[in-house]
Amino acid sequence: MDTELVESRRKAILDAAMALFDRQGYALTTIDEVAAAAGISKGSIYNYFESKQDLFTQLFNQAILQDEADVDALLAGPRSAGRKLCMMLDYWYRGVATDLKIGRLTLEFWATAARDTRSGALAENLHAAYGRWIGRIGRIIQEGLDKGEVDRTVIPDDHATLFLGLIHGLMLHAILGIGSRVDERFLASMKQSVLGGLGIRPVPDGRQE
Amino acid sequence: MDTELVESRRKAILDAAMALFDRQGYALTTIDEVAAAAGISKGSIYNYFESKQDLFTQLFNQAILQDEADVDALLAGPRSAGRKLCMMLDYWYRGVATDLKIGRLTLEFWATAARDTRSGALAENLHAAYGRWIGRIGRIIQEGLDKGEVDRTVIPDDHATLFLGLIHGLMLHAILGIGSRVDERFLASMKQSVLGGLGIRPVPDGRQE
Amino acid sequence: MDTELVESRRKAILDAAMALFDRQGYALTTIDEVAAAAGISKGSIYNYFESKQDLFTQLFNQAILQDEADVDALLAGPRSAGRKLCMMLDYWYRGVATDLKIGRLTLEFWATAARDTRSGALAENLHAAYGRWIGRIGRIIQEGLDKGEVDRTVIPDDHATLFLGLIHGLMLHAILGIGSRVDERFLASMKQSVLGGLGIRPVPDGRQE
Amino acid sequence: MDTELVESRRKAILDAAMALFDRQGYALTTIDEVAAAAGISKGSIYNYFESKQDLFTQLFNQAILQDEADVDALLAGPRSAGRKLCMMLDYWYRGVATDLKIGRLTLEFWATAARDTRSGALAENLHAAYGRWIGRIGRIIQEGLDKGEVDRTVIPDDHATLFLGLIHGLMLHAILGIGSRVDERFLASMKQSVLGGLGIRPVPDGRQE
DNA sequence: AATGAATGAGGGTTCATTCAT
DNA sequence: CATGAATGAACCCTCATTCAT
Repeated sequence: MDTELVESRRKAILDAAMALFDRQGYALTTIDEVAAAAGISKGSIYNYFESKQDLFTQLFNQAILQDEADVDALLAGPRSAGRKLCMMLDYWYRGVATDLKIGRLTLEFWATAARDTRSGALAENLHAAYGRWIGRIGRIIQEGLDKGEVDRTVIPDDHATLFLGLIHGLMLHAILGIGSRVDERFLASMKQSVLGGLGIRPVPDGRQE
Repeated sequence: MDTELVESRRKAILDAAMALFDRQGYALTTIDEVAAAAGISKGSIYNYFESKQDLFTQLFNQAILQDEADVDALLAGPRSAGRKLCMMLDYWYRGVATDLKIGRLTLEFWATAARDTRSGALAENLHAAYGRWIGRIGRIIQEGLDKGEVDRTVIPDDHATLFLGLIHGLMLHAILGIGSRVDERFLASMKQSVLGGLGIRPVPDGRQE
Repeated sequence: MDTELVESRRKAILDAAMALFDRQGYALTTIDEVAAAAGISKGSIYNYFESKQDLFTQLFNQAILQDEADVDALLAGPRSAGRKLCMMLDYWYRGVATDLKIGRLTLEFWATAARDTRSGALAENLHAAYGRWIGRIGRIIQEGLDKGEVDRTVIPDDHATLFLGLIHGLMLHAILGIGSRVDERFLASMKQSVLGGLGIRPVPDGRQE
Repeated sequence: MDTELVESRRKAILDAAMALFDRQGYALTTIDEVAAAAGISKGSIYNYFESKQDLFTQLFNQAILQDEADVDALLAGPRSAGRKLCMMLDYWYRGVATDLKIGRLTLEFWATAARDTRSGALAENLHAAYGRWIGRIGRIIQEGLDKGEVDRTVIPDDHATLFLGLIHGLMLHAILGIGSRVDERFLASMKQSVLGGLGIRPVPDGRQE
């Protein structure tokens, strides 16, 4: 089928654009560069994407959905709330540490979304996605509450928002090279802080469920 | 002397630029627009700033220094570590809530700095400033440790980084309109989380020192 | 292939630029004007030339090479040194008289090259080209010396330089409209002067070989 | 009197402009630079000169008149035509060799005059001045003719034009750094060529009158 | 579908000139 | 007259998008 060829081209363009937007930012990346990196002609890009902005938006969607699928798979089994949250921290922390690309591109998404605020596909998708994340985290906290694992005064939705905020803030710091130690000790401090904030006592790694 | 006049013009330009960069982002804001908004001619901008980039950088410096001065004044007196940290949370939370401009502009700084990474005045200033913040917060946590207020296993530098990360993450969320409740309840959850993470027991507001 | 089309466009641009640089000078000619005169859009110019400066330099190279090829063809056969030099005088004198464009453009080259002195492609090309001219003329004088046609005290290289200097000086005068008679009598005086300077006795035109 | 102060300021501006136009060319020199080099404010320039163009023109006039006065003084006494022409060659050759400034500035004049062709004060002044030079040289040749020193077939006006052309061509070469030997041997070749062109036999330097 | 030349609006910056002080 | 900030027209170049082949 031609669909396969079309898809492989689409992917080549998205991959090239991801690398370039990440390295140079959206504004400084030209369609020519994307085309060259994708091994395709400039005009052809417009057979796959309506505009530069559209390419950017689709890139965002792809990245978001990948992350969500990954984490959902990771958290599939039954585990304590604390354990699940720690696994999420691990996922992001290591992801950012090993593949800063996604991080910098994310910052581009944020900056762009902040401009269209509340309009344009980008901002909408971003709100939806982060809403789903807060829901996902909130449900974990609720489970912890139900099992008496979490301090009973905790409000799941608030703390889920705080959790996501911390993740995003640290991702930002990683991108900007601030407080730059990326090591196990810092990861441990991070877990201590998050669990402490929820009234969960930290436990030896991997031993809680 | 004309210093006053010069300063007032400089300020007019900075104010105009702040509003525009905030609303549209750096790349989409033109010097013409800044000039028009500042009520002067385009050419005059270049009597006060060397380039668009220079204008942006000076704007950043001004914003950073203002925040630092404000918080230093706020925390002048002797207070418990927990109290001080809560005051900082209040300062930022309300600041962002009432003046989103600074927030969105900050996101522009971040995105721009991420591109120059580790080069250009912007990135340098940003590193220096955030390094100072982490130092400032770390010292407060150390005080808490010294007084036995903070859990003795806490590593001040790590938790200072986490604290600043949380602040930045929530600022980002505010800018993006995510988890958007800006109210006292959320602020209380925030304090609970931060203090819990440090092993400090929350206390009735304003009653702790 | 499209090479032909590309070349015809390139030529259209070069021709338009030649006319404009000649009439107005380099600094006062805008890319918009060149584009309009060439019947293409402004942006297209940059598909054929890297910059305004590059366009100028290529124009120079083209003009130089054309002149050299013309004269080499002209002087191909065996002739006396005096005859060859007179043919060169004819070539230039009539060329300048009929096509002042090249002359004025040349003055632009000179002025521009004098600024970059000894740097930039323009100055280098100009040095190389004029060096070749002096070599070419010097060789003719040497032939004359070998045949006893030229006064034996003549130093070929010096007199070649003087010959080229005279050509350039008169070209300059033609451009500036000085001593403006462009006629056979002046041409005859010119030959008398040049040949006399070399110790060659003038002969009836076309009768010497 | 204030006239003196005014004149000294005028001169300071002219001197500064001469140096800068010479070094960078007319187009690349800014009024700011001239003002700074003259130790005066930018606005003040316009109290002494109507415009940048006017400043340039006056500079030209000053330079031209100086040259003419110098040479007239030099040639005052009674001497043979050949001797006088050699003295003029000496004057220019050494002048250009020791003070290239004037040379490069002259090239600027030429290029600018070629643009205004036949209009504007600059072109007019240039025509007048070079007309006077040709007249001056032509008269010397006529004297040589009258005394039987010069070949009787020589047409004074034509050869005066050729003489000036040679001077200008060599000045141009000096500016452009072409055929760059600036020494006594070349000067001798030059005299040989010029005198030979007029049918005057070269004589031991300084021994002819 | 693919190509890549053509398009042209738009942006940052410069600089001669003016003018209020 | 001196000053230097203000002005704004003008210019080179970029680049997303179109379209003929």
